[in-house]
Amino acid sequence: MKNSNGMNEIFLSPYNPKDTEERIYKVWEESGFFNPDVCIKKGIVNETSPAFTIVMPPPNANGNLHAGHALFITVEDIMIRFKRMNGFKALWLPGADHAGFETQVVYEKKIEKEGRSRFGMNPDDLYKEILNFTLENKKNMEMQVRQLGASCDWSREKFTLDQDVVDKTQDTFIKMFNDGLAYRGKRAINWCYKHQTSLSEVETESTEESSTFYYFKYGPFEIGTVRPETKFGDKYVVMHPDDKRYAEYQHGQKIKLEWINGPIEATVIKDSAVDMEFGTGVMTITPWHSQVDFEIAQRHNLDMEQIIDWRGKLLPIAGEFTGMNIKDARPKIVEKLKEKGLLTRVDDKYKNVVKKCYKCNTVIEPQIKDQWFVKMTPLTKMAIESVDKGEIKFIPDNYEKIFRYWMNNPIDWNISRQIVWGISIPAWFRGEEYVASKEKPEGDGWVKDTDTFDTWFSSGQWPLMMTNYPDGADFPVYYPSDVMETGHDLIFKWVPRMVIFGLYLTGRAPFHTVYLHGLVNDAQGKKMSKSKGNVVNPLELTDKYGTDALRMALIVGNTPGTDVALQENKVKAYKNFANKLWNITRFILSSTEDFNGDKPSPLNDSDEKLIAEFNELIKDVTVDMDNYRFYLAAEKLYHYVWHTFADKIIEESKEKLKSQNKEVVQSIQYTLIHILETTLILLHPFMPFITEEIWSKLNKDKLLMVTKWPSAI
RNA sequence: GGGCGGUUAGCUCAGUUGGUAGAGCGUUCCCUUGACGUGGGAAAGGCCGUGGAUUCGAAUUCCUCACCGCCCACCA
Repeated sequence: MKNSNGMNEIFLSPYNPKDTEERIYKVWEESGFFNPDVCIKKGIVNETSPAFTIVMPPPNANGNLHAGHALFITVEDIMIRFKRMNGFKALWLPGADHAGFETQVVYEKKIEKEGRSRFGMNPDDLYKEILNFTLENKKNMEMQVRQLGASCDWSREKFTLDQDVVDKTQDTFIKMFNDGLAYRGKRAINWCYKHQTSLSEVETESTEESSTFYYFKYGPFEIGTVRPETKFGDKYVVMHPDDKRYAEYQHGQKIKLEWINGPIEATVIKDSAVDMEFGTGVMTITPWHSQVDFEIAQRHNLDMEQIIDWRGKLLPIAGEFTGMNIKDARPKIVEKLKEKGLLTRVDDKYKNVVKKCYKCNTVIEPQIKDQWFVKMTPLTKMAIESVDKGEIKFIPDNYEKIFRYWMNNPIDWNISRQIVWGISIPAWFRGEEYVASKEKPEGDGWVKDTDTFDTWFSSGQWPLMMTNYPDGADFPVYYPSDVMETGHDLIFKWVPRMVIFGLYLTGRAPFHTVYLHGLVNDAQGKKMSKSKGNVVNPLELTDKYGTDALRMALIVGNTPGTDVALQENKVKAYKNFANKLWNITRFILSSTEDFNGDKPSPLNDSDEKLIAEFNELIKDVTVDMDNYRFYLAAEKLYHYVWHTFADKIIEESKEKLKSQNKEVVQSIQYTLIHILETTLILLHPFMPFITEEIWSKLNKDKLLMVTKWPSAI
């Protein structure tokens, strides 16, 4: 701890993060220490040291980073830096997500503004355009991740459309097909008219709406519906087998009745899916456009007919209403039924749940379509067993319940998307035949599947891809990873799929700990949204106050799983803290210019006591870090540095430093330097830039980022 | 309809295993102290949502209710 060349001039002005951060990041990156292989080569860690791996949730390469990114980068960087300083082969694997449907939607909006449309475009051209757009954004995104101080290994970065990722994703699909886990089927799917693609359950949003509920006379029955426009093909009338009110009607019984476009013959179906309490206890079904009806129809092997086409217009079965869209047709159909005396009553205060496309809010139309599905039950069973065995822990632990709920109620997963931006599904069709294969099968007439995979199908395999499953050198060392740190909203979108694919392909869960952070809200705790105009750009804050300050503001007091309000005042407060640390250094450097660097033995009793108290802090903070309580560790460090180290120890040192007794002076000089240096180490995971910068002014031969974490003993 | 979370200082939030409460910002007063005014010192401000239970003792455990928020949901 030689300090012979006196105080550095740089400390004469306040800390300036802007001048520092870019320079420091460059030093780190050029050192190569983000890569554990380099750490091994340079003797920082041993080949045999334990690994600690985090797979970064790959940010979408279709825009700027938002506050949520800043939070996750901070949390993961804290974990990685802490482990790296504790002698682990710490590996943080960065990536970029092509984000299939999401990016396609962003791009479609962009070309819409230019007066173009993706429909009618050559798919290859569209793909190339989106690719260029994404690769441009990818660079921007990577730069922003650097700005936030992420010590991730860029040499191992992957893009979700890299050739090896595409190949392996397709291999997995083919394997699942051969194992009977992926199947082709005509099933009810969620159809978005605007985007002309099917969507999975997680890509739809259910909202409660007030609708008009119509009751119609249907032969001897009264039936109810909110969707009269689907009722043209209804020729089955369903009631509960135990409903005494309708005991006189037999299953299979035919009844002639007058309906929208004339007389029809309806068949009575008894099925316990009908709720006797609801409405009249009788309903007609439209299997092509309703999930429930579809299932009833399947059980009884009933006919199904499409009423509404893929653009939302009525098909010829609608007679005089053919070609009309749903909105226009509905009131006209009701009017006609009224004229025919079939409308019995109207309830306009009815509340029902409407499913919408989560991107464009278009009402989802259930349709029957040939798609690829993943059979979920065998997979979710493995996931539950894994959690039962304690192989996966959740932070906070109440998310285990949510995870289990999801796994216990699986719905077969539609993985086909009718969009170009994604990984192509390796399948071929010839009439009713189909084959899962990358190559065209033998024989003539085979047509390639034009659909792409749901993004979650490939990103679900991300921990495997990032560790180069199955035969890359990293795989045995860094798979399974350790912590999956992601937003709590991904507990059912992404986390279960990673678990499932990990277990399915390797028999091992891809991580042992799932750490979930909350949403970053605005200063009032309200959800950020473009329409509300309350979106905070994290990079503006780092510009203004420094990355370290933003990181502290995001961490202190932010418990896992809980949403955090991002207040500019708080960021400012931690900028002040950075400056405080800066000036502490300035004072200590100027007061120890004549210190020879040796530890006086023994130390002054009072200084010995200060160090003992400080050791307690080290212990506390280390325990908090080991238990993922970063919010507490950071606050304790803040409090100690400001209110103990600066306000008490340094204030009191001023007297001691004036002492004529050389031993007293040297003892406090040593103590001040010791506490300062160790504090820099402890603070480094939280405030990496300023701590590294100060460290570099203390004549250190090694970077702080690879300096050993202190032991309190 | 089901599930989860929250309810602590004016605001935004901490409080790890139960021992009568803390942070940041804000407010009031004082200090041109030679590290820092992006500072220092001091202060005001909380029956820790309601009602009950366990305990020597509960913000902290259990139950009830109320309110707020989020998520899920195939009652046509």
